[in-house]
Amino acid sequence: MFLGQYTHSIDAKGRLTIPVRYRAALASGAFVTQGFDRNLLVYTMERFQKLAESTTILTTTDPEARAVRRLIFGGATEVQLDTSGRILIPPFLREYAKLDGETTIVGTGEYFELWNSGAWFEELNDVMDPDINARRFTQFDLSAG
Amino acid sequence: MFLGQYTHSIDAKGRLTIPVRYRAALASGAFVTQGFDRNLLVYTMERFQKLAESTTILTTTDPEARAVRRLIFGGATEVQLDTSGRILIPPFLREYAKLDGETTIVGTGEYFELWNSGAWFEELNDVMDPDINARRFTQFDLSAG
DNA sequence: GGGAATGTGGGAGAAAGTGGGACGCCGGTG
DNA sequence: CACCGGCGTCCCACTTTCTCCCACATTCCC
Repeated sequence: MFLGQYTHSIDAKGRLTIPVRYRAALASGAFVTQGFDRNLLVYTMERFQKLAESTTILTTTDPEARAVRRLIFGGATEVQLDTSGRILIPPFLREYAKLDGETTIVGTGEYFELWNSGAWFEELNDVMDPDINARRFTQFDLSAG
Repeated sequence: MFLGQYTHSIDAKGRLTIPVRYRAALASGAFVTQGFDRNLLVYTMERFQKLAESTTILTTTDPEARAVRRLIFGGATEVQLDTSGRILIPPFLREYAKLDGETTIVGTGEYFELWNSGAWFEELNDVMDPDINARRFTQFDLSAG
């Protein structure tokens, strides 16, 4: 399970060091996809395959379904850890999430997110607001968890 | 599985370099057909045969079904990788998708799409809209992954 | 404080992508 | 029937990018 936050830098070649605690889970391969919030999501091989299988219901004659395919598959890439525990993020994904230099890695359970550190700081103000969080917990009935 | 996005150029002879990650899947032959969005679709041999079989359910009395047949089969061409990993795209397909110079290759799982790069940029605005996508994921019940 | 582990940067060689010349096939034409 | 032009294929060469490898700085832990 992916937990915690880390700030690592992306170098000039587009490489990002993965925190040691995450590496074992990605040893057999990982997938990077576009998130909804101008961030990137990193899935394990197993987790991404589940997502891919669920798209078999999508017909190619529905324009909306084609858009979903483009998002899921066109926005995804398989990556491998190099000998230093880094992954290489392709240019189009770096641009989408504006990753250059400081990058924040946020564990969210089954996957983890990559944020431009500045953008993550903005998001934090929202994530950490006690009032908003109280409402969220109520909404999703997590209070007992 | 075809993933990611690439921008390659079509040369004066109408040749397009296929990304290395895609080549193995096309080694035994590939089919190029017209897509629904002024783009081209590239299928593996196996995948195209499945597609061909699935069209047998299409009745010949329905004008719409006949139009779909024409699109799929009338525009279909078998292509081969040359020694540099390129395919030669026939002139009428190049014209249909307005492929000249910059071409964007978009992986969509079982097949991939070829777009005029300018046209793809337009499409991106739609594909990447976070609000619209949230609705799409809900619509197709993909949120659970 | 010493040593190992972690994160960062860069260089050399290999591979990918691009462009163009040369040849042969196949059509039309005189 | 010979010639010619268009087109596709093969081959080679060049440039750019990627990948692998190594070295170093910093942090963590004993």
